[in-house]
Amino acid sequence: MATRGRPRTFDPDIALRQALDVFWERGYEGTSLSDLAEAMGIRSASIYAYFGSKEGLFRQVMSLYGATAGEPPRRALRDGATAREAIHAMLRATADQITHPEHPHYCMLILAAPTGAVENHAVRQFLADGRHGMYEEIRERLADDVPPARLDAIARYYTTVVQGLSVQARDGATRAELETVITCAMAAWDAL
Amino acid sequence: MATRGRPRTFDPDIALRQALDVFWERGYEGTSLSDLAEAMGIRSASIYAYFGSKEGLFRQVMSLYGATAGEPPRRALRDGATAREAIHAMLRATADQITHPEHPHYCMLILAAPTGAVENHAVRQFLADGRHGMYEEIRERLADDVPPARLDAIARYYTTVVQGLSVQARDGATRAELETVITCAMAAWDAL
DNA sequence: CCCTTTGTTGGTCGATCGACCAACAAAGCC
DNA sequence: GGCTTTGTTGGTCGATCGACCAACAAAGGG
Repeated sequence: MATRGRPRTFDPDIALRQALDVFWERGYEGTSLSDLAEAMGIRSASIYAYFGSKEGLFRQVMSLYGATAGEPPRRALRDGATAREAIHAMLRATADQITHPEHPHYCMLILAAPTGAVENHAVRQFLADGRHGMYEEIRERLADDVPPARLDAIARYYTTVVQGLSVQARDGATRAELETVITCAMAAWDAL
Repeated sequence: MATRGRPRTFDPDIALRQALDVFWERGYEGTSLSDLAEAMGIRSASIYAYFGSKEGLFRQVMSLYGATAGEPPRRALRDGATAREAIHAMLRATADQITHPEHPHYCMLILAAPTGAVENHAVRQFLADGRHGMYEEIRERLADDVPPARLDAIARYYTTVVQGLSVQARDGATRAELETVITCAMAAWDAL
């Protein structure tokens, strides 16, 4: 258990945050190991020694991403008093996140690697699994409050809205513009 | 005007369609020149001689894409008797396209290059411009039929839905599942 | 104080990237 | 039938990709 051997000169948590910044800016395939090594302040050999590989590092980055940027929308969905309020708050928390001035304006889970070279299929599948998890969280929150016959449709609909919002933010839409979209999306709730 | 010099051995239209297939499958950065040369049945030097560069080829590919895959939703938007019908038909035509069994299940304009390396910024901007054009076409179709105060919001909302549908299709959603999303999205229309 | 353990440094690996060139081939023009 | 024009072939360019290794450095254990 004791700290044998030469101590690490970098802080893994800090390095992971720095890697997140780079991946967030350029996506998975758009980020090279030299980009990462430079941003993290270490050599690529240290990345391999501690994180395993580019893909291994990315998976840990996405874990950090889910625990930080992903948490507010998840909490909003969980804490909403009614199902309607939960969805509304989740959409607004999402809009807050993807227009945050200190970060790139999109959700990594959705746009960090939707397409790409054949050899990176596993990364795309990993992100697709995360998106499916998003759908399931929404579906579970609504399970007790909407008619079972419409549960899948409504859950998928609001998942679709979240994903569309990410593209909108990527294209420069402001927080206020996303709010108008959310207003339209919530109008559908009242009609269902 | 006359055909001087050695005649071309490949048909540019056919080669462009073959390039479209490859770019569609792997996105912009995920496709290499050797991928393209192999699929088009020519050497990379011929690509440079006729299409200029990888980016030049991609722009011509997107022009073909817009004129083929992009046309049905555009026509549906144009030909709808009422604004509501036009939007509804456009969404359904989009769903038809992005679940077409012979093509990858997503819209290239939206997901072929949302993120990537710094040096390909021009390509991303090119696609972002195309997405903005999509928004403007929707907005123009609605201009005479919805209250001016809500025109921007509703146009942006349905643009958002289209973009979300593309992510859904990419993740394996079926045509029937997309139809349920469209039903929800159209419910918002009646409430506005 | 040496030995083991762990981490970093600097370099290198084969492969591939987008881009392009010189040499050759095939047509029309005069 | 040369000459010009155009397109293709085969090869190569420097750069970079992800991955990894041998040598060295810094700690604790005995």
